Amino acid sequence: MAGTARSAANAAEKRRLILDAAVRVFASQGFHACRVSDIADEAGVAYGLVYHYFRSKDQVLDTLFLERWDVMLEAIREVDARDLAARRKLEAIAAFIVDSYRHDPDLMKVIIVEVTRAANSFGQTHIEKINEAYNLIAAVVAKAQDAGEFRSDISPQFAAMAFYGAIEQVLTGWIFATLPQAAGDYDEAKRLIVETICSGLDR
Amino acid sequence: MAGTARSAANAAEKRRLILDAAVRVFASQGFHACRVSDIADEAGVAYGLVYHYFRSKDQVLDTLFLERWDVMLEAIREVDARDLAARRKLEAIAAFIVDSYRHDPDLMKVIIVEVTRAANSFGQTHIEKINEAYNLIAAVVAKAQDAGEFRSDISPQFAAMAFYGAIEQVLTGWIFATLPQAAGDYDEAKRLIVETICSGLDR
Amino acid sequence: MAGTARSAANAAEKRRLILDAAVRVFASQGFHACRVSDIADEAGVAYGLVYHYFRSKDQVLDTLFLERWDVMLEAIREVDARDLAARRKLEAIAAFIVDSYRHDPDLMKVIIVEVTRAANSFGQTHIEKINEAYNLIAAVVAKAQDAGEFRSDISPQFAAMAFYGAIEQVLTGWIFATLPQAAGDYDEAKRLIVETICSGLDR
Amino acid sequence: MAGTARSAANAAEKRRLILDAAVRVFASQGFHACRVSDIADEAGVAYGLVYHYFRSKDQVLDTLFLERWDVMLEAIREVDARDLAARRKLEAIAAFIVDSYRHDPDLMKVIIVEVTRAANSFGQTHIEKINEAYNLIAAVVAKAQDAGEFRSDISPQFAAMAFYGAIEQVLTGWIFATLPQAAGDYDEAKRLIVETICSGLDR
DNA sequence: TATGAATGAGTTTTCATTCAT
DNA sequence: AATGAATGAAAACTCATTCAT
Repeated sequence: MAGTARSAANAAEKRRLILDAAVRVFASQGFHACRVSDIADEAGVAYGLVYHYFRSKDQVLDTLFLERWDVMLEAIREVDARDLAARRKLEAIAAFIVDSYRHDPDLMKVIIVEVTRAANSFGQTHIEKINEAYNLIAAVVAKAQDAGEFRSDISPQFAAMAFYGAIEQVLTGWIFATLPQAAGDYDEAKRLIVETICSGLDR
Repeated sequence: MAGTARSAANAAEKRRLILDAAVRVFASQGFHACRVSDIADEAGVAYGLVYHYFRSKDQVLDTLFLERWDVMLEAIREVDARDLAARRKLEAIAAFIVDSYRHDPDLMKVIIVEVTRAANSFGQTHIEKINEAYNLIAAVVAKAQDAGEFRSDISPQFAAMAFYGAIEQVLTGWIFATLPQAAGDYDEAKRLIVETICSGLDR
Repeated sequence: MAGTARSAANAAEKRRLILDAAVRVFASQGFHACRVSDIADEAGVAYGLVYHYFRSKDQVLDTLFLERWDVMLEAIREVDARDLAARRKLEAIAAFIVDSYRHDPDLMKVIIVEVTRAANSFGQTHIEKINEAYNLIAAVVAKAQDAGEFRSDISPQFAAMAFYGAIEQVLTGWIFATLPQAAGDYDEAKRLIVETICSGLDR
Repeated sequence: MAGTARSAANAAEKRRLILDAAVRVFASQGFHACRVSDIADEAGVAYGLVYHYFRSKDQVLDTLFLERWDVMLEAIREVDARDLAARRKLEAIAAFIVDSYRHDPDLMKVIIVEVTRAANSFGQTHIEKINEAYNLIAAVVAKAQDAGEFRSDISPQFAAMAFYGAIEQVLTGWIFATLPQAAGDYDEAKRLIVETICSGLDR
């Protein structure tokens, strides 16, 4: 039935409306500080509807994280599949993450600030998902080492942590307004992260 | 009076007892998930006593953070004051932070997971304090650039973020058991962090 | 129209489907503990449909109770109208109630546990209906006393309560698995209830 | 310390205050219909205090039931230990239960009306406790059968159910005002219950 | 008839904090 | 200094019920 199809469309839209509202609310108030009714108010729906679509407030955060994280994992896999120099791959990954932030800073803020903490409280559910990303990056490094592109005396796991840590810290700097965010700063950041990690600070 | 002195000593000990218990409880349950009475139970005192020594639950966390962070700031300042090559300074800073973790992993976990990454939830309370550390590191880099030790096309602020981000990510890896923590891994990490950031991954 | 007749038949069937599902759900979860959607799920319909046939969750229970209780009242009246010795009448009444349980234990469980014993929670809604049964039984006793079949120093009201109480307690014993429910136990129970109440335990 | 002893006394008193208030509230509104705040209001305390002394609303009901039921079990055991004819024992048991009702009708109402239903919802916790009572009564009957006081063709378990069912139904009659409750009615009831169950209705 | 999205009143429960002792 | 009884604000969550389709 058309009616049913239309309803299903509306239902999906409402769910999305709630998720998008949650991003804004989590970003501005923090996950713990906000109430479910704040999300509902922001979305313009009754708060009961949040529970119609999600089992709990936690699950709203989970959903946001998993949605975005899966997109990122896919992007990293896609980059790794391309026939590129390792350095170009790292550039593409850094670019993807920086662009994700540029495109939706609130969402990235929520994922970085709230999910790490939640990972601690809610058990290990997300940790494995997060590790997948590190492992994918580590695989890029490992292949580069085998190919002689990267030095072999730094473990791929470790290199992945340094690379990802540098990116995340830059985003954190933007989130807390510690680093400047002018027009060219995003592209500059992409370049500098890779330059630092690959070539080092030494002269 | 001796009696008073003894009481004062006991009072300071009780306060410390509560702070140490809080570290363990915050680390295992998370700040938000735990109750004040959990801290008191862990310390073996009545929960009313927590309020004798601290204004609020927040203030317990604040105290833990500030105590430790000030020690770290002092350590960085002290390192910077020494007559060392920039690379040695960064090594000393990395060593200090890694050793802090080795000495009291719970405390570092609390500081990273509950304060550093969550700073916006607490308003902007600690952001300036946190920035002080970045600025001190940036100053080390800036001087190294002036002295021709480090290349000048990467801003000191940015370099500081990459450096600190790499360290924090390694600690996070240990905290969530993503990275191995065997006997030699701590010293290895100190070396590799600086090696990666200063010399880069390139061959 | 045949279509209309068919629809009406379907409607009545759906209503019955819901009532039967409600019996199972009320029996296994209890009236308060279950949700309207549990009934709908059990019936295999959308929960909105429950509200098409019934004004409220309460009314579903009311309907179940009244349906069955009216059948019982009618049965008691019919027994009383027969030309039988009082003892035979009580036997027939006990048999009817025991057979009701044997035929649909869930329904009797719901009526006893959720309505008969809980009548005050529903205001005094069903108390008069319930009393009708006691009064009909009391009338049987009163007539037997007038006819010299039963002793006259026990009030008919009181005798009715003892008789009905014994039956209900036996059902309760079955409901909570306190009394055995093997093949012959139902017929044995019918006999023993009347034997106990009419002839007593004395030797 | 005297202060501590006094506090403990007050604490126990407050707990009792809450339990007594709960009896009145459960009796007048029913367990499900009342709110925890109704109990607290009735007791004149903040509702948080209810949770200071009890884990949940359920546990308040549990406590009331177990307190009273244990007293009854003890009373039955004590009666059974006496050197009395079986009929006298049953009289003493009936008298104890009727007097319990006379002394605190609200409490007995709660136990009879709410606990049976709760036994259904909350699991089997109370059922065993309730069965203990039946078993003690059955033991009285069994011994009487062995001694030749009671006929042996009615199982003790069954006799116990009839006896207890008759008593409970009389209380239910009082609770729902189906049976008269004038001055002499309580003592009359004690006598009639035993007379009916032991000697029967037959002339 | 039938569906299930949408609503929001209502309730339990938690827990930081206060304060009398 | 130390205790823990007492408070009540606050929030998550439930679920009966309505209603557009």
